[in-house]
Amino acid sequence: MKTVSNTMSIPACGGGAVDPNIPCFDCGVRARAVCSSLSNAELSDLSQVNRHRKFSSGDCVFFEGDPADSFFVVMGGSLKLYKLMADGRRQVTGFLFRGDMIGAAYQQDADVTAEALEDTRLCQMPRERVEQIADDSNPLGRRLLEIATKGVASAHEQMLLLGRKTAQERLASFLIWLSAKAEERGEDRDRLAVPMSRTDMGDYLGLTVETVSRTMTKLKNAGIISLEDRGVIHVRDWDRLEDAAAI
Amino acid sequence: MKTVSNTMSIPACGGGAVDPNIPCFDCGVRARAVCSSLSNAELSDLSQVNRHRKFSSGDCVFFEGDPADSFFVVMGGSLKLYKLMADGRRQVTGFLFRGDMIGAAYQQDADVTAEALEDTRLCQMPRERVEQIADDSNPLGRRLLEIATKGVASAHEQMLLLGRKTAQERLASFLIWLSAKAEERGEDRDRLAVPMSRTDMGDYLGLTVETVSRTMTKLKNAGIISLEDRGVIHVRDWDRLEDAAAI
DNA sequence: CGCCAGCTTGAACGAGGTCAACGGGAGTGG
DNA sequence: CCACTCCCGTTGACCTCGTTCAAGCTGGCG
Repeated sequence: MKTVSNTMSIPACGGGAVDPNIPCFDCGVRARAVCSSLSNAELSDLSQVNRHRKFSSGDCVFFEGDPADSFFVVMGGSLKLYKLMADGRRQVTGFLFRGDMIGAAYQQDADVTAEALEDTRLCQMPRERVEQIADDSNPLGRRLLEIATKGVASAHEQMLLLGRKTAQERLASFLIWLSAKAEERGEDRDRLAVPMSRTDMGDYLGLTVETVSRTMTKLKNAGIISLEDRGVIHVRDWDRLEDAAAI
Repeated sequence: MKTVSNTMSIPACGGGAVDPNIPCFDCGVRARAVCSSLSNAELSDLSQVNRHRKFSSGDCVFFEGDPADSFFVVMGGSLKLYKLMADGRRQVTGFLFRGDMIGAAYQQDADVTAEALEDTRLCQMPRERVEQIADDSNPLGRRLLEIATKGVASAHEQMLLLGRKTAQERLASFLIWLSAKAEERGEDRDRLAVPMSRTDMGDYLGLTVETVSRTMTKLKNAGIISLEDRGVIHVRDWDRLEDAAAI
């Protein structure tokens, strides 16, 4: 986990170089992101104050406890969100991909740390400005509420996984979730891009690295998945993967 | 878990007798609940369409998968929310008390089952009407977003508990959370009202009844808590309880 | 009084954790 | 170009915490 010095005016965010500002209208993730619910006027308003930033693997976008001054939209790459205990135990609370949003409305301080898993581009917006627009325009407020609602529901799903599922069920559920996210972005769900390490998976699934590795091997030996290139998991038998997840 | 027949016009909710409608202005939980962010006009508007309903221990307010047509505010009593797996494994995702809200905006179907832990009074509002008011009035929309945001953050906290904490840390964290909730409602935090069973606690904490019981006994033998009346836990040593929670 | 549900306690077991070793690929420096 | 290191993933052996199975205990209720 590298920390990078702050080079720009938007406060409380480590690292990330500032790119020349690109108007939002051309934005590749606009259709998938929160921004889809903004009018052209609001969009051009926001494009006056947003910033594009780049992060490398291991860079932290912000830390748990930092003042939550910004919203971010992932334009490319991926992030993990996590909480740490005093003795170093870690819980990854989520992974984010292209089109996903980070940052919660009306939250004083960040409740998690956000760290890049690979080269990642983010679109940063001042929280205050976004909230102003949400106040003035129903669609954005609705959209934020919708996203938060989905966040709660998927957190409940994750609680079920952490509280009641076996190691194999956890890993299988995770792979299914990952593939659904990939499909959302229009990517291949069979040859699954896996930007996170085994340790990250373990910290997400409430397991150790060793257990993740062993369980992965079991799924591989059962012919359900195969591990070819590094960072890619090939799903070979969806039916049995779903059985293994105990859906 | 008893199911009760539907006796009223608001659809998709089992059980609960309808009380004569009481105007919201006199409502005892108004100040603590979402409704605090409503103008008088909106409040009187809402009081035309809301319903007060009573549930007994074990009654289900709604089931996972039911269409989510209503918001509820807890006027008295308490509820548990949970998800079930096909084979009966259960994960309790939350407990709700006086002043708390159930029901998410812009959610098609309920993602959890809600069941009363004791005699419980709820104020039921049509989701559509609440969303209309939220669209027209910033304060309510903001408030809903704020509540959803808090829900996400506390879900993250619970993920850390489920994924990384020991049995003792889980139970101690739970008691501290429970006491904070009691304090919020102006109740005694030392003599803690505990309306849920050991099984419910286990299903919330990702443990079995037996482990909850054993861990409770350990805390008791250590002099950190004492168990007097049924349904009441007396916290005797806050410092050591916090140590046990590994905050 | 007897029944039943919820709580506790004991004993044995096992899923996953811990500790340790090893292998391979990427990056680095000579 | 090779040697070296470091990190990541894998595998094995052992152990532990919490589960499972089983038995009693208690209090509320018909």
